[in-house]
Amino acid sequence: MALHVFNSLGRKREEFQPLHEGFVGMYVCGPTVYDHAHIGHAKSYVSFDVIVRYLRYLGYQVRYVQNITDVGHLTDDADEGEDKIVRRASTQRLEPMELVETYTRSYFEDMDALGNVRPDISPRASGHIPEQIELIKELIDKGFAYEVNGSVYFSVEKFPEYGMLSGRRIEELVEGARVEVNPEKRNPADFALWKRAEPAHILRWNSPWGWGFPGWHLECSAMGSKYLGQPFDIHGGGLENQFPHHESEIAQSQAAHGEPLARYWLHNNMVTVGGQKMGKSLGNAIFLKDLFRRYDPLVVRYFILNSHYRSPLDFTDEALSAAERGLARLHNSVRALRRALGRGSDGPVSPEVQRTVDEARAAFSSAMDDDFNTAAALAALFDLARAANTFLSAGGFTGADVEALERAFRELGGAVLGIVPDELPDEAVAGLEEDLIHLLIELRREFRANRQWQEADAIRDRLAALGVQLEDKPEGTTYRLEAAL
RNA sequence: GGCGACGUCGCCAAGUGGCAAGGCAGGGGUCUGCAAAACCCCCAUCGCCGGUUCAAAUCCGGCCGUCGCCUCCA
Repeated sequence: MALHVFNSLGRKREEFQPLHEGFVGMYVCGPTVYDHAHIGHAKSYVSFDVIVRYLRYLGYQVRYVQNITDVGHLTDDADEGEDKIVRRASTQRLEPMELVETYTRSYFEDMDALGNVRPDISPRASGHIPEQIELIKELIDKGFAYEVNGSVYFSVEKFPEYGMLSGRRIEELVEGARVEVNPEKRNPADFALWKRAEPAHILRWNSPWGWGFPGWHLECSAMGSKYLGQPFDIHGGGLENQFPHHESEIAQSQAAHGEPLARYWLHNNMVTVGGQKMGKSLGNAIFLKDLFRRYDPLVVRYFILNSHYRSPLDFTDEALSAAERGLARLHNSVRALRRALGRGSDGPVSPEVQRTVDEARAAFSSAMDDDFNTAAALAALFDLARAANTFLSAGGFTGADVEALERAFRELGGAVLGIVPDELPDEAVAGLEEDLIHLLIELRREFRANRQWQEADAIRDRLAALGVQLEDKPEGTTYRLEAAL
Protein backbone atom coordinates (compact mmCIF):
# COMPACT_ATOMS: atom_id res chain seq x y z
CA MET A 1 0.00 0.00 0.00
CA ALA A 2 1.23 3.44 -0.80
CA LEU A 3 1.43 6.20 1.78
CA HIS A 4 -1.85 7.95 2.42
CA VAL A 5 -2.21 11.11 4.45
CA PHE A 6 -5.21 13.00 5.75
CA ASN A 7 -5.19 16.36 4.04
CA SER A 8 -6.94 19.08 6.01
CA LEU A 9 -7.37 20.83 2.70
CA GLY A 10 -10.40 18.92 1.51
CA ARG A 11 -10.62 16.86 4.68
CA LYS A 12 -9.94 13.50 3.23
CA ARG A 13 -7.35 10.82 3.02
CA GLU A 14 -5.27 11.05 -0.13
CA GLU A 15 -2.41 9.14 -1.59
CA PHE A 16 0.78 11.06 -1.01
CA GLN A 17 2.51 12.15 -4.21
CA PRO A 18 5.56 14.35 -3.85
CA LEU A 19 5.97 17.23 -6.24
CA HIS A 20 9.42 16.07 -7.21
CA GLU A 21 10.23 12.40 -7.39
CA GLY A 22 12.15 11.28 -4.35
CA PHE A 23 12.11 14.63 -2.61
CA VAL A 24 9.77 16.02 0.06
CA GLY A 25 9.69 19.61 1.21
CA MET A 26 8.02 19.98 4.57
CA TYR A 27 7.30 23.03 6.67
CA VAL A 28 6.03 22.90 10.23
CA CYS A 29 4.99 25.91 12.29
CA GLY A 30 7.54 26.26 15.03
CA PRO A 31 7.29 27.71 18.52
CA THR A 32 7.04 31.30 19.58
CA VAL A 33 10.02 31.42 21.89
CA TYR A 34 8.87 33.52 24.80
CA ASP A 35 8.64 30.68 27.32
CA HIS A 36 9.71 27.08 27.89
CA ALA A 37 8.17 24.34 25.77
CA HIS A 38 5.17 22.46 27.18
CA ILE A 39 3.51 19.13 26.47
CA GLY A 40 1.55 20.64 23.61
CA HIS A 41 4.81 21.34 21.82
CA ALA A 42 5.89 17.79 22.59
CA LYS A 43 2.85 16.24 20.95
CA SER A 44 3.09 18.41 17.90
CA TYR A 45 6.79 18.09 17.26
CA VAL A 46 7.05 14.42 18.12
CA SER A 47 4.22 13.76 15.69
CA PHE A 48 5.86 15.62 12.85
CA ASP A 49 9.26 14.21 13.74
CA VAL A 50 7.95 10.72 13.19
CA ILE A 51 6.40 11.80 9.91
CA VAL A 52 9.77 13.11 8.75
CA ARG A 53 11.52 9.97 9.95
CA TYR A 54 9.05 7.72 8.19
CA LEU A 55 9.32 9.65 4.93
CA ARG A 56 13.07 9.19 5.14
CA TYR A 57 12.62 5.52 5.94
CA LEU A 58 10.58 5.28 2.74
CA GLY A 59 13.57 6.65 0.89
CA TYR A 60 12.54 10.25 0.39
CA GLN A 61 15.08 12.98 0.73
CA VAL A 62 13.30 15.34 3.08
CA ARG A 63 14.00 18.98 3.66
CA TYR A 64 12.42 19.78 7.00
CA VAL A 65 11.93 23.45 7.80
CA GLN A 66 10.59 24.61 11.14
CA ASN A 67 10.59 28.27 11.99
CA ILE A 68 11.38 30.02 15.21
CA THR A 69 8.94 32.86 15.83
CA ASP A 70 10.81 35.63 17.57
CA VAL A 71 8.78 38.64 16.51
CA GLY A 72 5.31 39.66 15.49
CA HIS A 73 3.24 37.26 17.53
CA LEU A 74 0.77 39.49 19.32
CA THR A 75 -0.98 38.75 22.56
CA ASP A 76 -4.30 38.86 20.80
CA ASP A 77 -5.34 38.53 17.25
CA ALA A 78 -7.35 41.66 16.82
CA ASP A 79 -3.99 42.86 15.63
CA GLU A 80 -3.91 45.00 18.70
CA GLY A 81 -2.22 43.67 21.80
CA GLU A 82 1.47 43.58 22.49
CA ASP A 83 4.19 41.56 20.91
CA LYS A 84 4.62 38.49 23.11
CA ILE A 85 8.36 38.65 22.97
CA VAL A 86 8.51 42.34 23.75
CA ARG A 87 6.14 42.06 26.66
CA ARG A 88 8.01 39.19 28.23
CA ALA A 89 11.38 40.81 27.65
CA SER A 90 10.39 44.02 29.33
CA THR A 91 9.00 42.09 32.31
CA GLN A 92 12.29 40.30 32.70
CA ARG A 93 14.38 43.33 31.80
CA LEU A 94 16.07 41.53 28.98
CA GLU A 95 16.88 42.46 25.44
CA PRO A 96 14.22 40.81 23.28
CA MET A 97 16.87 38.88 21.44
CA GLU A 98 18.36 37.78 24.73
CA LEU A 99 15.03 36.35 25.77
CA VAL A 100 14.61 34.71 22.40
CA GLU A 101 18.02 33.11 22.64
CA THR A 102 17.30 31.70 26.08
CA TYR A 103 14.06 30.07 25.07
CA THR A 104 15.28 28.92 21.70
CA ARG A 105 18.04 26.99 23.42
CA SER A 106 15.61 25.64 25.97
CA TYR A 107 13.33 24.52 23.17
CA PHE A 108 16.03 22.59 21.35
CA GLU A 109 17.19 21.07 24.62
CA ASP A 110 13.71 19.66 25.23
CA MET A 111 13.21 18.50 21.66
CA ASP A 112 16.59 16.77 21.70
CA ALA A 113 15.60 15.00 24.90
CA LEU A 114 12.43 13.78 23.22
CA GLY A 115 14.56 12.35 20.46
CA ASN A 116 13.33 14.65 17.72
CA VAL A 117 15.71 15.06 14.84
CA ARG A 118 16.65 18.67 14.31
CA PRO A 119 14.95 20.43 11.42
CA ASP A 120 17.26 20.95 8.47
CA ILE A 121 16.57 24.67 8.65
CA SER A 122 15.29 26.58 11.69
CA PRO A 123 14.74 30.04 10.22
CA ARG A 124 13.94 32.93 12.50
CA ALA A 125 11.29 35.45 11.64
CA SER A 126 13.52 38.34 12.70
CA GLY A 127 16.16 37.17 10.26
CA HIS A 128 13.75 37.36 7.34
CA ILE A 129 12.34 40.84 7.54
CA PRO A 130 13.44 41.79 3.99
CA GLU A 131 11.67 38.73 2.57
CA GLN A 132 8.53 39.62 4.45
CA ILE A 133 8.64 43.22 3.29
CA GLU A 134 9.02 42.02 -0.29
CA LEU A 135 5.97 39.85 0.10
CA ILE A 136 3.94 42.75 1.44
CA LYS A 137 5.01 44.95 -1.45
CA GLU A 138 3.90 42.33 -3.88
CA LEU A 139 0.52 42.04 -2.19
CA ILE A 140 0.02 45.79 -2.28
CA ASP A 141 1.05 45.92 -5.96
CA LYS A 142 -1.45 43.23 -6.82
CA GLY A 143 -4.21 44.96 -4.91
CA PHE A 144 -4.60 42.42 -2.11
CA ALA A 145 -3.33 44.69 0.62
CA TYR A 146 -3.69 48.32 1.66
CA GLU A 147 -1.78 50.69 3.88
CA VAL A 148 -3.29 52.78 6.65
CA ASN A 149 -1.25 55.00 8.95
CA GLY A 150 1.94 53.00 8.52
CA SER A 151 0.24 49.62 8.95
CA VAL A 152 -0.60 47.25 6.13
CA TYR A 153 -3.57 44.90 6.07
CA PHE A 154 -4.56 42.02 3.86
CA SER A 155 -8.00 42.46 2.36
CA VAL A 156 -9.82 39.16 2.71
CA GLU A 157 -12.56 40.28 0.33
CA LYS A 158 -10.02 40.31 -2.47
CA PHE A 159 -9.31 36.66 -1.89
CA PRO A 160 -12.60 34.78 -2.33
CA GLU A 161 -11.07 31.49 -1.29
CA TYR A 162 -10.37 32.81 2.18
CA GLY A 163 -11.81 30.10 4.43
CA MET A 164 -10.99 27.18 2.17
CA LEU A 165 -8.89 25.44 4.78
CA SER A 166 -10.96 25.99 7.89
CA GLY A 167 -14.37 25.89 6.21
CA ARG A 168 -15.38 29.32 7.35
CA ARG A 169 -17.02 32.11 5.46
CA ILE A 170 -15.98 35.68 5.81
CA GLU A 171 -19.51 36.80 6.65
CA GLU A 172 -19.63 34.34 9.54
CA LEU A 173 -16.35 35.58 10.81
CA VAL A 174 -17.55 39.10 10.89
CA GLU A 175 -20.83 38.27 12.54
CA GLY A 176 -19.30 36.05 15.16
CA ALA A 177 -16.40 38.33 15.89
CA ARG A 178 -16.11 38.94 19.58
CA VAL A 179 -13.11 41.13 19.33
CA GLU A 180 -13.30 44.82 18.98
CA VAL A 181 -12.98 45.96 15.44
CA ASN A 182 -9.83 47.77 14.58
CA PRO A 183 -11.05 50.97 12.91
CA GLU A 184 -8.14 50.93 10.48
CA LYS A 185 -9.41 47.75 8.86
CA ARG A 186 -11.76 47.95 5.92
CA ASN A 187 -13.20 44.58 6.82
CA PRO A 188 -13.08 43.28 10.38
CA ALA A 189 -11.71 39.99 9.09
CA ASP A 190 -8.70 41.64 7.47
CA PHE A 191 -5.43 40.79 9.11
CA ALA A 192 -2.20 42.70 9.63
CA LEU A 193 0.79 42.19 7.38
CA TRP A 194 2.76 45.03 8.90
CA LYS A 195 2.18 46.96 12.07
CA ARG A 196 3.40 50.44 12.70
CA ALA A 197 5.59 50.75 15.79
CA GLU A 198 6.26 53.84 17.87
CA PRO A 199 9.81 54.71 18.89
CA ALA A 200 9.20 53.19 22.32
CA HIS A 201 8.70 49.82 20.71
CA ILE A 202 12.09 48.16 20.94
CA LEU A 203 11.60 45.47 18.32
CA ARG A 204 11.08 47.30 15.04
CA TRP A 205 12.42 47.67 11.55
CA ASN A 206 12.33 50.28 8.85
CA SER A 207 10.11 49.62 5.87
CA PRO A 208 8.51 51.44 2.94
CA TRP A 209 5.65 52.21 5.34
CA GLY A 210 7.85 53.52 8.12
CA TRP A 211 9.07 51.83 11.29
CA GLY A 212 7.21 48.73 12.33
CA PHE A 213 7.21 44.97 12.56
CA PRO A 214 5.72 42.14 10.51
CA GLY A 215 2.43 40.37 11.26
CA TRP A 216 2.62 36.87 12.63
CA HIS A 217 1.15 35.00 9.67
CA LEU A 218 3.59 36.48 7.24
CA GLU A 219 6.78 34.77 8.36
CA CYS A 220 5.65 31.27 7.48
CA SER A 221 4.64 32.32 3.99
CA ALA A 222 7.92 34.12 3.40
CA MET A 223 10.22 31.49 4.86
CA GLY A 224 8.32 28.48 3.59
CA SER A 225 8.52 29.58 -0.02
CA LYS A 226 12.07 30.84 0.36
CA TYR A 227 13.46 27.49 1.44
CA LEU A 228 11.03 25.06 -0.13
CA GLY A 229 9.67 26.86 -3.16
CA GLN A 230 6.00 27.28 -3.85
CA PRO A 231 4.08 25.17 -3.77
CA PHE A 232 5.89 22.75 -1.49
CA ASP A 233 4.71 19.32 -0.38
CA ILE A 234 3.66 19.32 3.25
CA HIS A 235 2.69 22.03 5.69
CA GLY A 236 2.17 20.88 9.25
CA GLY A 237 1.02 22.53 12.43
CA GLY A 238 -1.33 22.43 15.36
CA LEU A 239 -5.05 22.25 14.81
CA GLU A 240 -5.61 25.45 16.75
CA ASN A 241 -3.59 27.31 14.16
CA GLN A 242 -5.75 26.18 11.29
CA PHE A 243 -7.62 29.41 11.68
CA PRO A 244 -6.64 32.15 11.42
CA HIS A 245 -2.93 31.45 11.06
CA HIS A 246 -2.81 28.86 8.30
CA GLU A 247 -5.80 30.32 6.52
CA SER A 248 -4.00 33.62 6.34
CA GLU A 249 -0.77 32.01 5.18
CA ILE A 250 -2.62 30.44 2.31
CA ALA A 251 -4.30 33.70 1.37
CA GLN A 252 -1.08 35.74 1.38
CA SER A 253 0.99 33.24 -0.47
CA GLN A 254 -1.54 32.30 -3.07
CA ALA A 255 -2.49 35.92 -3.66
CA ALA A 256 1.13 36.91 -4.12
CA HIS A 257 2.36 34.00 -6.23
CA GLY A 258 -0.78 32.65 -7.85
CA GLU A 259 0.12 29.18 -6.67
CA PRO A 260 -1.05 27.27 -3.61
CA LEU A 261 1.38 27.43 -0.71
CA ALA A 262 1.42 23.73 0.08
CA ARG A 263 -0.23 20.63 -1.30
CA TYR A 264 -0.85 18.69 1.88
CA TRP A 265 -1.88 20.33 5.13
CA LEU A 266 -1.43 18.13 8.19
CA HIS A 267 -2.79 19.13 11.56
CA ASN A 268 -2.12 17.48 14.87
CA ASN A 269 -4.75 17.51 17.58
CA MET A 270 -4.51 19.13 20.95
CA VAL A 271 -3.42 18.13 24.41
CA THR A 272 -5.61 18.24 27.47
CA VAL A 273 -4.63 17.86 31.10
CA GLY A 274 -6.97 15.85 33.25
CA GLY A 275 -9.65 16.32 30.62
CA GLN A 276 -9.29 20.07 30.46
CA LYS A 277 -7.80 22.18 27.75
CA MET A 278 -4.28 23.19 28.50
CA GLY A 279 -3.35 26.75 27.86
CA LYS A 280 -0.61 29.03 28.94
CA SER A 281 -3.19 31.62 29.76
CA LEU A 282 -5.17 29.09 31.81
CA GLY A 283 -2.20 28.49 34.01
CA ASN A 284 -2.34 24.71 33.76
CA ALA A 285 0.48 24.32 31.28
CA ILE A 286 2.84 21.43 31.96
CA PHE A 287 6.35 22.33 30.97
CA LEU A 288 8.54 19.61 29.61
CA LYS A 289 11.40 20.44 31.90
CA ASP A 290 9.11 19.72 34.85
CA LEU A 291 7.60 16.62 33.32
CA PHE A 292 11.02 15.15 32.52
CA ARG A 293 11.83 15.13 36.22
CA ARG A 294 9.06 12.60 36.69
CA TYR A 295 9.15 10.67 33.44
CA ASP A 296 11.89 9.80 31.05
CA PRO A 297 11.49 11.85 27.86
CA LEU A 298 11.25 8.63 25.89
CA VAL A 299 8.25 7.62 27.99
CA VAL A 300 6.60 10.87 27.02
CA ARG A 301 7.47 10.20 23.41
CA TYR A 302 6.08 6.67 23.57
CA PHE A 303 2.94 7.95 25.26
CA ILE A 304 2.40 10.45 22.46
CA LEU A 305 2.95 7.84 19.77
CA ASN A 306 0.54 5.46 21.45
CA SER A 307 -2.30 7.52 20.06
CA HIS A 308 -2.93 9.01 16.66
CA TYR A 309 -1.57 12.46 15.90
CA ARG A 310 -5.03 13.64 14.85
CA SER A 311 -6.63 12.51 18.11
CA PRO A 312 -6.64 14.65 21.21
CA LEU A 313 -4.40 13.38 23.98
CA ASP A 314 -5.13 13.67 27.68
CA PHE A 315 -2.16 13.79 30.02
CA THR A 316 -2.75 11.97 33.31
CA ASP A 317 -0.36 10.34 35.73
CA GLU A 318 -2.11 7.03 35.38
CA ALA A 319 -1.70 6.99 31.61
CA LEU A 320 1.93 8.07 31.76
CA SER A 321 2.75 5.40 34.33
CA ALA A 322 1.17 2.78 32.13
CA ALA A 323 3.25 4.10 29.24
CA GLU A 324 6.35 3.79 31.37
CA ARG A 325 5.74 0.09 31.92
CA GLY A 326 4.76 -0.51 28.35
CA LEU A 327 7.94 1.02 26.99
CA ALA A 328 9.95 -0.98 29.51
CA ARG A 329 8.49 -4.15 28.05
CA LEU A 330 9.71 -3.19 24.61
CA HIS A 331 13.12 -2.23 25.94
CA ASN A 332 13.44 -5.47 27.90
CA SER A 333 12.98 -7.40 24.74
CA VAL A 334 15.55 -5.35 22.84
CA ARG A 335 17.98 -5.71 25.73
CA ALA A 336 17.62 -9.45 25.68
CA LEU A 337 18.29 -9.49 21.97
CA ARG A 338 21.36 -7.35 22.29
CA ARG A 339 22.73 -9.55 25.03
CA ALA A 340 22.22 -12.52 22.74
CA LEU A 341 24.01 -10.88 19.83
CA GLY A 342 26.99 -12.98 18.90
CA ARG A 343 25.84 -15.83 21.08
CA GLY A 344 23.81 -17.66 18.48
CA SER A 345 25.07 -20.52 16.41
CA ASP A 346 26.32 -20.19 12.85
CA GLY A 347 23.88 -20.44 10.03
CA PRO A 348 21.33 -18.43 8.12
CA VAL A 349 18.17 -16.83 9.42
CA SER A 350 15.64 -19.52 10.13
CA PRO A 351 12.48 -19.44 8.00
CA GLU A 352 10.38 -18.96 11.09
CA VAL A 353 12.29 -15.91 12.29
CA GLN A 354 12.35 -14.52 8.78
CA ARG A 355 8.62 -14.84 8.50
CA THR A 356 8.08 -13.20 11.88
CA VAL A 357 10.29 -10.27 10.95
CA ASP A 358 8.66 -9.90 7.55
CA GLU A 359 5.22 -9.90 9.09
CA ALA A 360 6.19 -7.30 11.66
CA ARG A 361 7.69 -5.05 9.01
CA ALA A 362 4.64 -5.42 6.80
CA ALA A 363 2.23 -4.67 9.64
CA PHE A 364 4.34 -1.72 10.70
CA SER A 365 4.48 -0.26 7.22
CA SER A 366 0.83 -0.66 6.47
CA ALA A 367 0.01 1.08 9.74
CA MET A 368 2.35 3.96 8.99
CA ASP A 369 1.19 4.16 5.40
CA ASP A 370 -2.28 4.73 6.75
CA ASP A 371 -1.82 8.36 7.75
CA PHE A 372 0.97 7.57 10.18
CA ASN A 373 -0.95 5.28 12.49
CA THR A 374 1.74 5.03 15.12
CA ALA A 375 -0.51 3.30 17.64
CA ALA A 376 -1.04 0.41 15.25
CA ALA A 377 2.64 0.44 14.32
CA LEU A 378 3.49 0.04 17.99
CA ALA A 379 1.21 -2.96 18.19
CA ALA A 380 3.33 -4.57 15.47
CA LEU A 381 6.41 -3.97 17.60
CA PHE A 382 4.78 -5.54 20.63
CA ASP A 383 3.92 -8.60 18.59
CA LEU A 384 7.52 -8.76 17.45
CA ALA A 385 8.72 -8.43 21.03
CA ARG A 386 6.63 -11.36 22.14
CA ALA A 387 7.93 -13.47 19.27
CA ALA A 388 11.51 -12.46 19.95
CA ASN A 389 11.22 -13.31 23.63
CA THR A 390 9.85 -16.69 22.71
CA PHE A 391 12.64 -17.42 20.26
CA LEU A 392 15.25 -16.43 22.80
CA SER A 393 13.89 -18.54 25.61
CA ALA A 394 13.42 -21.50 23.30
CA GLY A 395 17.12 -21.39 22.44
CA GLY A 396 18.61 -22.93 19.35
CA PHE A 397 18.67 -19.67 17.46
CA THR A 398 21.37 -18.61 15.05
CA GLY A 399 23.39 -15.43 15.25
CA ALA A 400 21.65 -14.34 12.09
CA ASP A 401 18.26 -14.83 13.76
CA VAL A 402 19.17 -12.50 16.59
CA GLU A 403 20.62 -9.94 14.21
CA ALA A 404 17.52 -9.92 12.06
CA LEU A 405 15.27 -9.37 15.06
CA GLU A 406 17.50 -6.75 16.58
CA ARG A 407 17.78 -4.92 13.27
CA ALA A 408 14.01 -4.75 12.96
CA PHE A 409 13.77 -3.08 16.37
CA ARG A 410 16.61 -0.74 15.60
CA GLU A 411 15.06 0.38 12.33
CA LEU A 412 11.34 0.44 13.15
CA GLY A 413 11.49 1.29 16.83
CA GLY A 414 14.71 3.27 16.60
CA ALA A 415 15.13 5.02 13.27
CA VAL A 416 11.43 5.53 12.58
CA LEU A 417 9.67 5.88 15.93
CA GLY A 418 12.66 6.99 17.94
CA ILE A 419 11.74 5.07 21.07
CA VAL A 420 14.45 2.42 20.90
CA PRO A 421 17.78 4.14 21.38
CA ASP A 422 20.94 2.50 20.13
CA GLU A 423 22.06 2.42 23.74
CA LEU A 424 19.46 1.42 26.29
CA PRO A 425 19.80 2.87 29.81
CA ASP A 426 21.42 -0.06 31.59
CA GLU A 427 23.94 -0.48 28.86
CA ALA A 428 25.08 3.06 29.39
CA VAL A 429 26.20 2.48 32.97
CA ALA A 430 29.95 2.38 33.15
CA GLY A 431 32.87 2.91 35.45
CA LEU A 432 32.73 2.69 39.19
CA GLU A 433 28.97 2.17 39.44
CA GLU A 434 29.10 -0.76 37.11
CA ASP A 435 32.01 -2.32 39.00
CA LEU A 436 30.19 -1.90 42.30
CA ILE A 437 27.04 -3.51 40.99
CA HIS A 438 29.04 -6.45 39.73
CA LEU A 439 30.76 -6.71 43.09
CA LEU A 440 27.39 -6.96 44.84
CA ILE A 441 26.13 -9.48 42.33
CA GLU A 442 29.21 -11.58 42.98
CA LEU A 443 28.75 -11.39 46.76
CA ARG A 444 25.13 -12.36 46.39
CA ARG A 445 26.08 -15.28 44.17
CA GLU A 446 28.21 -16.63 46.99
CA PHE A 447 25.40 -16.22 49.51
CA ARG A 448 23.09 -18.05 47.19
CA ALA A 449 25.58 -20.83 46.66
CA ASN A 450 25.57 -21.24 50.43
CA ARG A 451 21.79 -21.07 50.50
CA GLN A 452 21.95 -17.94 52.65
CA TRP A 453 18.72 -16.64 51.16
CA GLN A 454 18.17 -13.84 53.67
CA GLU A 455 21.50 -12.22 52.88
CA ALA A 456 21.05 -12.73 49.14
CA ASP A 457 17.56 -11.28 49.20
CA ALA A 458 18.67 -8.33 51.27
CA ILE A 459 21.20 -7.41 48.59
CA ARG A 460 18.58 -7.73 45.91
CA ASP A 461 15.97 -5.74 47.83
CA ARG A 462 18.32 -2.94 48.72
CA LEU A 463 19.58 -2.65 45.19
CA ALA A 464 15.99 -2.58 44.01
CA ALA A 465 15.32 0.27 46.39
CA LEU A 466 18.11 2.12 44.63
CA GLY A 467 16.53 1.40 41.27
CA VAL A 468 18.74 -1.50 40.32
CA GLN A 469 16.63 -4.52 39.52
CA LEU A 470 18.43 -7.86 39.57
CA GLU A 471 17.26 -10.72 37.41
CA ASP A 472 18.48 -14.27 37.99
CA LYS A 473 18.70 -16.27 34.83
CA PRO A 474 20.11 -19.65 33.92
CA GLU A 475 23.13 -17.98 32.38
CA GLY A 476 23.73 -15.72 35.36
CA THR A 477 22.42 -12.61 37.07
CA THR A 478 21.81 -9.43 35.13
CA TYR A 479 20.57 -6.04 36.23
CA ARG A 480 18.32 -3.31 34.96
CA LEU A 481 18.21 0.31 36.00
CA GLU A 482 14.60 1.12 36.72
CA ALA A 483 15.15 4.63 37.89
CA ALA A 484 16.53 5.57 34.52
CA LEU A 485 13.35 4.66 32.79
C1' G B 1 -24.79 31.76 18.79
C1' G B 2 -21.74 29.65 14.33
C1' C B 3 -18.28 25.64 12.83
C1' G B 4 -15.93 20.96 13.91
C1' A B 5 -14.24 16.52 16.42
C1' C B 6 -15.08 12.69 19.58
C1' G B 7 -17.81 8.99 22.93
C1' U B 8 -14.60 1.24 21.97
C1' C B 9 -12.74 -3.58 28.28
C1' G B 10 -11.05 -0.69 35.24
C1' C B 11 -7.20 2.89 32.51
C1' C B 12 -4.67 4.28 27.65
C1' A B 13 -5.78 3.16 22.59
C1' A B 14 -6.21 0.98 17.15
C1' G B 15 -10.15 -0.40 14.11
C1' U B 16 -14.88 3.55 9.00
C1' G B 17 -19.64 -2.59 6.40
C1' G B 18 -18.22 -9.06 7.24
C1' C B 19 -16.60 -12.95 13.27
C1' A B 20 -13.49 -6.07 18.26
C1' A B 21 -5.33 -4.84 17.34
C1' G B 22 -1.88 -3.56 21.06
C1' G B 23 -0.26 -1.68 25.97
C1' C B 24 -1.21 -1.04 31.40
C1' A B 25 -3.89 -3.11 35.43
C1' G B 26 -6.47 -7.84 37.06
C1' G B 27 -7.24 -13.49 37.48
C1' G B 28 -5.09 -18.55 36.60
C1' G B 29 -0.66 -21.34 35.16
C1' U B 30 4.84 -22.39 33.65
C1' C B 31 9.89 -21.15 35.08
C1' U B 32 12.45 -19.62 39.89
C1' G B 33 15.13 -21.17 46.61
C1' C B 34 11.97 -16.78 46.60
C1' A B 35 11.60 -12.69 43.36
C1' A B 36 12.14 -10.08 38.74
C1' A B 37 11.82 -10.71 33.65
C1' A B 38 9.63 -13.88 30.16
C1' C B 39 6.05 -17.36 28.16
C1' C B 40 0.87 -19.69 28.02
C1' C B 41 -4.46 -19.14 29.17
C1' C B 42 -8.68 -15.88 30.78
C1' C B 43 -10.81 -10.85 30.73
C1' A B 44 -15.40 -5.73 25.96
C1' U B 45 -20.38 -6.50 21.10
C1' C B 46 -18.26 -0.74 20.78
C1' G B 47 -22.92 6.36 24.89
C1' C B 48 -28.58 5.81 24.13
C1' C B 49 -32.81 5.25 20.61
C1' G B 50 -34.42 4.39 15.73
C1' G B 51 -33.30 3.42 10.44
C1' U B 52 -30.54 1.37 5.90
C1' U B 53 -28.25 -3.57 4.83
C1' C B 54 -27.89 -10.61 4.06
C1' A B 55 -24.37 -8.18 7.44
C1' A B 56 -22.82 -1.94 11.33
C1' A B 57 -18.40 -0.14 16.45
C1' U B 58 -18.10 1.15 11.33
C1' C B 59 -23.53 4.33 6.89
C1' C B 60 -28.13 7.72 7.96
C1' G B 61 -31.39 10.42 11.61
C1' G B 62 -32.47 11.89 16.63
C1' C B 63 -30.99 12.31 21.75
C1' C B 64 -27.38 12.58 25.77
C1' G B 65 -22.35 13.62 27.06
C1' U B 66 -17.24 15.38 26.42
C1' C B 67 -13.68 18.34 23.95
C1' G B 68 -11.95 21.94 20.50
C1' C B 69 -12.06 26.29 17.07
C1' C B 70 -14.55 31.02 16.28
C1' U B 71 -9.64 35.43 20.94
C1' C B 72 -2.98 34.25 22.31
C1' C B 73 -1.63 29.08 22.16
C1' A B 74 1.74 23.21 19.18
